[in-house]
Amino acid sequence: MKITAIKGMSDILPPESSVWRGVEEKVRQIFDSFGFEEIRTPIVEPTELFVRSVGETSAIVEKEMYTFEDKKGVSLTLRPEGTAPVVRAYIENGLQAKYPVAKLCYFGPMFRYEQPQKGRSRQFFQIGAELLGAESPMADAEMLILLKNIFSGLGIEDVRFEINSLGCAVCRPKYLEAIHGFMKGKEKKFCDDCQKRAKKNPLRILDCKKEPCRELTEAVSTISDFWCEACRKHYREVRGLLLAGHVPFKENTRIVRGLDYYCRTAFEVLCDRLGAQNAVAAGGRYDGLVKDLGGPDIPGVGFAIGMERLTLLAPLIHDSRPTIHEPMFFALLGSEAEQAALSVIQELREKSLRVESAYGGSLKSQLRRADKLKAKWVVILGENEVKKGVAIVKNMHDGKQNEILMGRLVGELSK
RNA sequence: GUGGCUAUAGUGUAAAGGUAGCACAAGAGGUUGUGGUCCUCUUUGUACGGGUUCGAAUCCCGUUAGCCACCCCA
Repeated sequence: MKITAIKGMSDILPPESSVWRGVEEKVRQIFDSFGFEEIRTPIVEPTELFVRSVGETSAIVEKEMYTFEDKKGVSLTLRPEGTAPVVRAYIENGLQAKYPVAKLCYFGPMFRYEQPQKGRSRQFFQIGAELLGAESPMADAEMLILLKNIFSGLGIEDVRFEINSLGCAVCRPKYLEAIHGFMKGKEKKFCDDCQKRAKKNPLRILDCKKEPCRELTEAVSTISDFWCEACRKHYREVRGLLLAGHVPFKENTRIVRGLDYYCRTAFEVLCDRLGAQNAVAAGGRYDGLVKDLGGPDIPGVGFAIGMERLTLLAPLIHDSRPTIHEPMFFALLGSEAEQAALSVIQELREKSLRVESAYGGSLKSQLRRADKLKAKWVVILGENEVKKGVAIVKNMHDGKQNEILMGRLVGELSK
């Protein structure tokens, strides 16, 4: 009985981990350019945090959370998303007093108990960004521009941006009422799922993929008919800024978010290469959330990118640190040679050079190893060399080799 | 949670109820201590548990996992 990873949670091994690192490095550079700083929050939070923010009737809270009791009987939950913990930390640490506008980003695992498939696992990684304290459409637009920079920075050109406005606490209720009114008397014509949605999350009906439901909802007035003047203006300005910022987008009045806290701007970044799970990033504005969680009345806007999906789209990105290429290799024969080499190896590594060696084996096998590691320089040290106080330095590209005094080795190799 | 497809060395693939094989990868060696090409050798496998059968990788059932779709979402 071997022990295996649990369903929906996978290991990220080399060389794939190199893609992850390359992607993360690139994204961090771009975050830097926008002034976002990293926040690291715990992976476990009180269950109530997600119930109150994501929403009791959301699919996440209803059936997807990893919830358990600790030894004192307190209900804890493995975070299913990143925004609520960041907002909790923002309030708890009084960041509104420290930053007029807080720009925070995070990288880390999220957990949802779902049926795994490609691009969807139970532990999955997200890269997220939250901008707190700005109500201006400029904030919404910058988040989308930031996303655009990330995708183009990674060489991903075949994504499309879709945006919508979900209205606010003033105008959205009126729209929900209109949907209910529209459905009245013809509930039976909708699919089972939509009949459930009518009660829990009416907006989702617009998102149904079944043809009969789509046809029925063609006749529903779109949310744009219900926007209040403030929402209308906000949305118009966001679109104007996106045009100015060269973010190509498509308006899609059927975009709905699965989390209750969103209002006004909602957006998704989609790609056809991902199959059914075609969203690689999504986000929106959440102006009431900070207040709902017990903080001051501060607006926010944010997004999350699915790391697994992102690496699926950018498989050619790799860790680009120069030191990992062309390592030096020390072929050591016998324990005396190992002892003699150690301080030289240490000095070279202190200069951030990559130094490899085998852990035993014949000279032949050690050189084979050096070749596989693509080492350019190999230092050969055996009994004869130790006695003479020299080392053989071999250039693997042209096969030439020279004897170098041990004392001059570091200088020669770090040239 | 629902439905469908799949499961053979590390990877990719053969074996149509009768000896589990091939390629690549990995490791050792090819006369004292010199890599790549080449040659030889070696390691590693029928996901797990039952059943049918003289005999199962192959047929059946269950479990697990992966994939595809629904649901949902990143």
